[in-house]
Amino acid sequence: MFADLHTTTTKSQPILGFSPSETKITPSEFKYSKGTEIYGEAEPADYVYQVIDGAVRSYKLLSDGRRQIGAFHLAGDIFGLENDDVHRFTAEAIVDTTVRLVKRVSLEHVAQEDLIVAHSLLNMTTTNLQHAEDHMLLLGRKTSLERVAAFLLEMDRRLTAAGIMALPMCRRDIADYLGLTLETVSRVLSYLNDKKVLGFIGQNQRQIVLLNRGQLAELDL
Amino acid sequence: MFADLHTTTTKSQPILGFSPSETKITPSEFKYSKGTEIYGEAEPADYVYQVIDGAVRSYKLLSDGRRQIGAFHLAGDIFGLENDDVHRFTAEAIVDTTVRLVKRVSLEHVAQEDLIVAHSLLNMTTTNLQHAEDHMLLLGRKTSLERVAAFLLEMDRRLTAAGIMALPMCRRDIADYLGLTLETVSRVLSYLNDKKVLGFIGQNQRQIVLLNRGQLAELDL
DNA sequence: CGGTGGGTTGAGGTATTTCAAGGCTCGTGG
DNA sequence: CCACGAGCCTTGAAATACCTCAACCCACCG
Repeated sequence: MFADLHTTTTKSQPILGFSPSETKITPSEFKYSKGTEIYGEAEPADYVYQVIDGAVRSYKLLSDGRRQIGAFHLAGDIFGLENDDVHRFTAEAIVDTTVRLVKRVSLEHVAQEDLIVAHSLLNMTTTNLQHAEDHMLLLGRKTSLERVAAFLLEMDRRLTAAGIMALPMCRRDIADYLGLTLETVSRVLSYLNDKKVLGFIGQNQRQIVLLNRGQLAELDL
Repeated sequence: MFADLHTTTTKSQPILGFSPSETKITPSEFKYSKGTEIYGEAEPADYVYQVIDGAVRSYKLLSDGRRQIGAFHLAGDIFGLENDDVHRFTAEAIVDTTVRLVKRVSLEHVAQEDLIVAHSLLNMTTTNLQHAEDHMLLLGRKTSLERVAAFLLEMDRRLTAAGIMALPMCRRDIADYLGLTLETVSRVLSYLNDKKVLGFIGQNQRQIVLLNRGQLAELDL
């Protein structure tokens, strides 16, 4: 799978919030260029990943091409962690992305001996579960306006720097995350722009500044 | 919370697939009558539950009453397991239901010492996560027909006895699970009945026999 | 420069919801 | 024992939120 990739093994660095100095875990770094698949659904889950820089989308496909993005992974996020032997999503780099990765088996080895690590695996899985549970409510019961508002607040929380949110993903990605079409997402964003709830900066429409978080939050009850 | 309930403490019986004979875990049994709340969203998670007999729905509410059911818990299922201190769903008995319950702290105590138990907690959480991930795809991207088909196959797998599926939940519950209205669910079931994909038995429309699983499965790609 | 990959916007279509009526079953009380 | 109401389910007709199809614009890049 990684045969054609540069294997730039780096010095040991913390992953998962614990120092692996005395363990056998030696993370490596990889780079995936925009649009590249990191792993596919149902492929063996040999590695666990952490985003160093960039952004990743995890999604499932139906046979006719309909796509549901389950999560976006941004700088710092860990993804690809499966308790099972296979990945349940396809993961793709949204932009040029650097990841750190460790062998899953070595991680499990450590977890077998270290209760702290085992606990942190459970914690990560629970965090993922919690996100999925909230997302079920969004997908099952919220309007397009509420979905986009929730998305903006989530991204605001996760990647806003200096008041500006620079979205790495395109409208189609947002739509497939929210269970909408890209046109609907675009229309809602235009609507929120008209209402001065947000503003676009620059020319590519991916830099957004939230002008009225409170108004968005009211849509998120 | 349980002050008004009969505390029929029973002899120790296996929960979570391990025998607690040498641990301090002593499960008790409770009965909840139809429609009763077992715990509420954001309440402290003091107990973990297992359905002995009956059925339970776990759901989230929006402020205006829209409801999303995240899961149905049937005989044998464990629910209410939170890594956090609070429940993230409200749980209600769909029909008269008997549950076994154990104190969450005692379970965590055991997990602290026993790696097998710790691992089984992770496994359960992963199972829940997997279900939620599949359900996101259903809620975000499937048609009403595909949703009902998936629901029928899930229930067929989980509770069919002697070829007959006796649904404990009403149309509204199914609708709130599938992100539809009860009318749409009813229409799709009528449609599948007309097409001889399923048949209703008896008079209350809750006993269903699947006549053509293959045709349903084709809708589930 | 021409093409490609976003993004926006309009017009029309449709799957699902909403609103409404009616039927059936079952438990309860007169 | 039967009438009655409540709960649940179905079905029809109308409304609508969102999707589909299409045109157009703009930035970027070879």
